[in-house]
Amino acid sequence: MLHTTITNRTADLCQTRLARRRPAERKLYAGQHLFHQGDDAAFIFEVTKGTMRQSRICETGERQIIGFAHPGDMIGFAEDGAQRTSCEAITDGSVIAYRHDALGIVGMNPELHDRLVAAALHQITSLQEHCMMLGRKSATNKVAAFLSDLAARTSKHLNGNTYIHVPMPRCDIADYLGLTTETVSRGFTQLRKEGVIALRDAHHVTLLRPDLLMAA
Amino acid sequence: MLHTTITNRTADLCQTRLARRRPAERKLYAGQHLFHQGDDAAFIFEVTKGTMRQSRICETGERQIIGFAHPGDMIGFAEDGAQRTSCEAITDGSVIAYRHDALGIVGMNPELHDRLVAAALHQITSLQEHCMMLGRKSATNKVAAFLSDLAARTSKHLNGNTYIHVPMPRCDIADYLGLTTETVSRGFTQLRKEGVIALRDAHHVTLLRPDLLMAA
DNA sequence: CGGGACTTTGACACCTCTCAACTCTCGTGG
DNA sequence: CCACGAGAGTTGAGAGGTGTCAAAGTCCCG
Repeated sequence: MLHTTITNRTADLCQTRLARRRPAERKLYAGQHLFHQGDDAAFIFEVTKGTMRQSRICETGERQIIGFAHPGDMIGFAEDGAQRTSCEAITDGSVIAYRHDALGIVGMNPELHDRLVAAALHQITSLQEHCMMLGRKSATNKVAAFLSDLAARTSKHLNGNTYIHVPMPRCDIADYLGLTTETVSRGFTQLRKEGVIALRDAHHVTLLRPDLLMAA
Repeated sequence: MLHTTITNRTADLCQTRLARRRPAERKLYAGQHLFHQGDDAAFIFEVTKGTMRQSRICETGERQIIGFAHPGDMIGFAEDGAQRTSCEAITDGSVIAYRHDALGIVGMNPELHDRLVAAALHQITSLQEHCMMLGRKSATNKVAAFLSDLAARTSKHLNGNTYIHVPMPRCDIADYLGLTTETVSRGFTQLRKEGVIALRDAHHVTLLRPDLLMAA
């Protein structure tokens, strides 16, 4: 199994960190797993580069993407020491591993403890917002909300225009929004026809009317 | 505004608690608010009796119920000291208030700190499961999953049968599952016609085929 | 240049929402 | 004691949105 390989590798890195007294970065290549559903949850990871996807597979085989993680985000909060989700790199990237039990111990590193607690609370808030979106929005509005979030996190501004890089494939967006690939694609097309966005290709969006995007 | 009234009342109770060195219970009547979206988040509440609903209203007025809280559950985890959800009692009940900042301080009460951290992690897990359900299940399966969860939390067993009390109205279930009242009602009806459940009235369900309920 | 994965588009079916009518329960007042 | 109205729940008919299936188009990489 890949599980042990990964867990051991992160464990090694973390020991290095403790020895050096500074956090060690671990590099991830696109498509590589950070952890799997069911793994021991020894670490919480801070994303420093790239985009990760956190997903759950249910008994019937359906996948739901719980969230995308960008630089600055923390992933891997787990109950009872077992990961309930899988996490993979969408693009090349890197993470820093922190011991999961730092959540329970303030003494060693109070600043880290505070950051982890704040990140856990933030995760609760964003999951609540995700629930709101899954339950109460139309397909096009979901796509708009997704782009809006992405723009807030990772957009680039160039002579008045906002450019969004969409690193994940349509099927990931679909599993994130509770839709099908086709419906996501139709959502992009509709936003384009309405003049809200322009598409250079499937992964490069120009935001023409941010106001209309937010309104949806 | 009702906000200040409530916040002050819980604050009073909490001071009492600190004075006495034991947690004070606060009683809530059906329909009463525990906190509102936007309130200062000074406390985390442990439900000791009754059922609470935690909900969010978005700009367009739609309501999404984030979760129902039963005795033993903790509610009120908030980022940046502001509640992002409202919480109301569905039935008469009671709660214990803990200072929200106990999450950041181990020294005072390590056992409480551990319980709050564990509850926050548990909330993350259940929100993830909620997302999974909202995004990837049919209407009838959502109703079945809802009843299954409720049975696991609050069912009573009597001479071989499982009885579920459903305290909340259909519209609450609808806003929890991302459906309409009518569709929830049709879900109950279908489960009844399939012989999975029997309905004494809208709020009292007998579980005839737990196996079929889990399968959905 | 060619193959494969990903994306888009179209046609159609089906599920859920919307709107409406009806039932049931419960509390109120004549 | 019964009539009445309000609120919640159920049921039905029809419309609309999203999923399914199929095919064509696009991009990437060997």
